[in-house]
Amino acid sequence: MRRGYSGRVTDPAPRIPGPERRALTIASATDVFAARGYVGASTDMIARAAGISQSYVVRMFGGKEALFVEVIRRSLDRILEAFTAALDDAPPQPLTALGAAYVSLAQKEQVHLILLQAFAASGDPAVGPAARAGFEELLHFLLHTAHLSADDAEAFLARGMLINTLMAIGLPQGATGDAADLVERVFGPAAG
Amino acid sequence: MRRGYSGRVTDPAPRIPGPERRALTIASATDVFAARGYVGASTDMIARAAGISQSYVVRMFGGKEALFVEVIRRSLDRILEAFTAALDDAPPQPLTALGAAYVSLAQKEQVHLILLQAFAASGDPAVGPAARAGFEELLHFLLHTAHLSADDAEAFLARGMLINTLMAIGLPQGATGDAADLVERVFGPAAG
DNA sequence: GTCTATAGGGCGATAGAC
DNA sequence: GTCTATCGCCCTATAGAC
Repeated sequence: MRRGYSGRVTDPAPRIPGPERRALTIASATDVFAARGYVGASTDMIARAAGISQSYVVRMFGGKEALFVEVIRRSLDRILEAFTAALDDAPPQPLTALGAAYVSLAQKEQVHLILLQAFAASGDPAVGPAARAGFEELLHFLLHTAHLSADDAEAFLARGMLINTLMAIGLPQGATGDAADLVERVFGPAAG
Repeated sequence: MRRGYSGRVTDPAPRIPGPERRALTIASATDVFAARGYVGASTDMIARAAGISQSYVVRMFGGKEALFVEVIRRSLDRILEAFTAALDDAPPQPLTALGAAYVSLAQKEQVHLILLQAFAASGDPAVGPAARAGFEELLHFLLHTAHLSADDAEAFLARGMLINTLMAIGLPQGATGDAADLVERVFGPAAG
């Protein structure tokens, strides 16, 4: 008990429309999972970030596992949206346009880190299938929607995984020497 | 208590020379960390895999964090050894030789998974610096020992990160369609 | 829809014996 | 060197009130 009487003093959580609260919680979860990984993130950290109770997080999504799968799903959707928009804008050089789109996602989203954490947590019985399906969905898009050659698709994915890694180890912040050169090559002169 | 008297029945752990036991424990830890990740692996799982007690694992290395850093170090050494050998064998096409060496490491070692797990756990104050230093050491080797161009080094690292990812999601086992084609392109016709 | 309380289990690390 | 025992913490999920 926190108070001497039973009256309501603070709002128990501002009444936010259901779907919006859900989206907000997924966004908070994305930040926490990106920073701490699937196992390292706790439902309590996510709850605090979202301003709700730990048990409510579990109730709303059915468990931590299901929540992470939703986070993966949303990150993948963000990527595919950005890719689709990039293809619409610059049809002649799809490879360049997609690469630029993936890099610029890093400025506002945590999608790279979520992908890496999903791959790292593939040993989990629910995360593994989601991670694998996500990867295959991306591959399918590159081959059959962006119409990349097998060569280009492979090189694009490889470069994407390098970007994920560089983001994870924080190389874009404070690298010097050879590492700084690599960061500039991958992220462009604006990075750092 | 497991027995009615205090006599010794089973060896409490076969007397193995110190350094050898240490190496054996690092090998067991490598398997467990590769499969479960840094946070997901417990010192007790590692202890069981090594046939010793949980507390002894902690004592021997000073803690789970220090043990993982040693595992990362050993994996990196394995990679650099393999790369050095590959360069000695085939000086004319270093890029091809190094690529083949990295792929064939997958048959006996867990180095790819350990690298990925180290990158994923970079938020940890001891793991992060080790992961970053390992990556930079690899980059330095490619540029200044293998004498790759900046372009080649970037493409090689990117391909390496793709290999790590494919291993993590288990794509080489049981892929079909586009995914199987990608696996064959990356790992060669012998994979699956 | 949302909370508090708590059950129930696992974890890393330490103490201390041999 | 190596073990057993155990402490204190944190974690997910559930129960139950409002």
